[in-house]
Amino acid sequence: MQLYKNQELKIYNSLTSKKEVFKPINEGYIGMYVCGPTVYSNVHLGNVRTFMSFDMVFRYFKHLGYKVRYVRNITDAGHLENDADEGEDRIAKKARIEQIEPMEVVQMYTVDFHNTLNKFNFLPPSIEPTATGHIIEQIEIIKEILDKGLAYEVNGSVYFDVHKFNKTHNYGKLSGRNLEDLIHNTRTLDGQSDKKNPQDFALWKKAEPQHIMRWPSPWSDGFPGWHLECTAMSTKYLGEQFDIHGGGMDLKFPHHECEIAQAEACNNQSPVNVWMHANMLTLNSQKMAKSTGNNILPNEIFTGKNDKLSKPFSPSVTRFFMMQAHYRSILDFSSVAIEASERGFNKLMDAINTLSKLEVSKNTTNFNISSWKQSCYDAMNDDFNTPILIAELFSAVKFINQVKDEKATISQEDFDILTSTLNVFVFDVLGLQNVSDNDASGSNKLSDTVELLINMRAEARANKDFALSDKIRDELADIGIQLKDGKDGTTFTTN
RNA sequence: GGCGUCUUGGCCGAGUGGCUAGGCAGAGGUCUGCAAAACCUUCUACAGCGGUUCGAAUCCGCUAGACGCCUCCA
Repeated sequence: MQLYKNQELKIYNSLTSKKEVFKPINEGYIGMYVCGPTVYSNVHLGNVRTFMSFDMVFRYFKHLGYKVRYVRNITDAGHLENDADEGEDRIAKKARIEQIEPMEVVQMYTVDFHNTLNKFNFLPPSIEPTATGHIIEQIEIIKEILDKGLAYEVNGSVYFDVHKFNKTHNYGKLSGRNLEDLIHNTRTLDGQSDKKNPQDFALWKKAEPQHIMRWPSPWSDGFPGWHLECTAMSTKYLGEQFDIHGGGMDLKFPHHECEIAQAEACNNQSPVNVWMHANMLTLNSQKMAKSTGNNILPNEIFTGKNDKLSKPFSPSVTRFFMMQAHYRSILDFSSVAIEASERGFNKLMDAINTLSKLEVSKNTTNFNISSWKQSCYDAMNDDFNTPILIAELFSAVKFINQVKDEKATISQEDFDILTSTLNVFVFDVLGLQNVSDNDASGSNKLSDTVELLINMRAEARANKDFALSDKIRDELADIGIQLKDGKDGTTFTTN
């Protein structure tokens, strides 16, 4: 189904600071590159938010019927701690500290990254290339840039000549900076003696003797500069020009700016049509960061083991919490905020579970299904506005409850549209998971047992033996099983 | 210091030059043996000051505050 032919999608382009109607280079196909994690520690919830934003984007593209090649890299080398001469590879540093092999660090945190994203129900990208797997490609790009005269070699290291590049190109067009300002305002850092100018950045760094991650190159045994890997891998898998490049807001400058410079230096054309930047997740209204310790780990969310949390929260609740904010807005994490989301999430899931049990009528009252459906698309078409989409979903929730209470009716045709549309947006696009599905699949013995107790309690209530019925109810509650008395009998939830 | 973003009701969080965001909480109600849950209804708003306009929370300017980037960062 090529839904994209009927839906006009607008995306905010960081390059132009405007929402633009999205037109892929090749109709029906999308090339999308997203900067992945540096695998030197566990991903925190802030990292997860960025990747989740693009997971949602990927999901919506797929739903619209596009064939998407989604490339998300793993940075497993070449990521300088700083740009100074004694710059050290982050992975290598961690390996030395823990006395293990660099690849061991990479393996450990790559596995953790995948496990974490799986828990959050991420779709895997089409290609997940690693920096160390593309050293040759990176060396080739450096050669190309040297040939063009836009880089220079000093003591076995190669630097990009930003000043020279800027004479024929526009360095700073993505982040709205100009070179003059940068020259006057760059903070002074130690040990930049090799560079002609502080704005220059490393393409290749010569490895010091103690440096354990190194590769041979025409210039030295060393390692590639951080910005280079993304240029190498995006070019290799998506071409010299592709549709979408995404990443966290904090990568806009200098990382993405440098990517543009490298690609333009090589190919003389702007590599990316639409730049998308996902905003930060904050904690205590400050950016989550590995370095400062101001962060929270996914596992701490799932277990509740963090003094900032009042209780555990499921991956889907966390996902719902994030989807309630627009991807370009800063979102502040707090226990109170996610608790509120959890209640809303449960309400949504309850309604979806109710839906399948509704009785259909001859016609539909109180609700215009087809215009509601288009409203859902309109929300997503407006730069992936998931908060608006969720608001639309809740108007369907309200309607479902009205039908349940026999205050409205729904026709078979509308019932089918409502069901399929809800499934599309809740599960396919937002990527949420229905908790009751898990219960049903895994714990039949539990539910049979509780059913037994529910029946016993019903008998006791019928006999007006309220002491016994309340005992059953309260003691189940102590175990964490809550009984819910409804019109059509008693159901239960676990927590 | 430079560049940029943001400031919405008790909380979270959308959006728009005139028309209901939504969720949570609060209040009232329905249901119930009682409760819980669920559902229904409902109140509180656009940082401050000026300007543009028939009309601005929405556009412009100033002020205050917060945050991000400028160094590794999702």
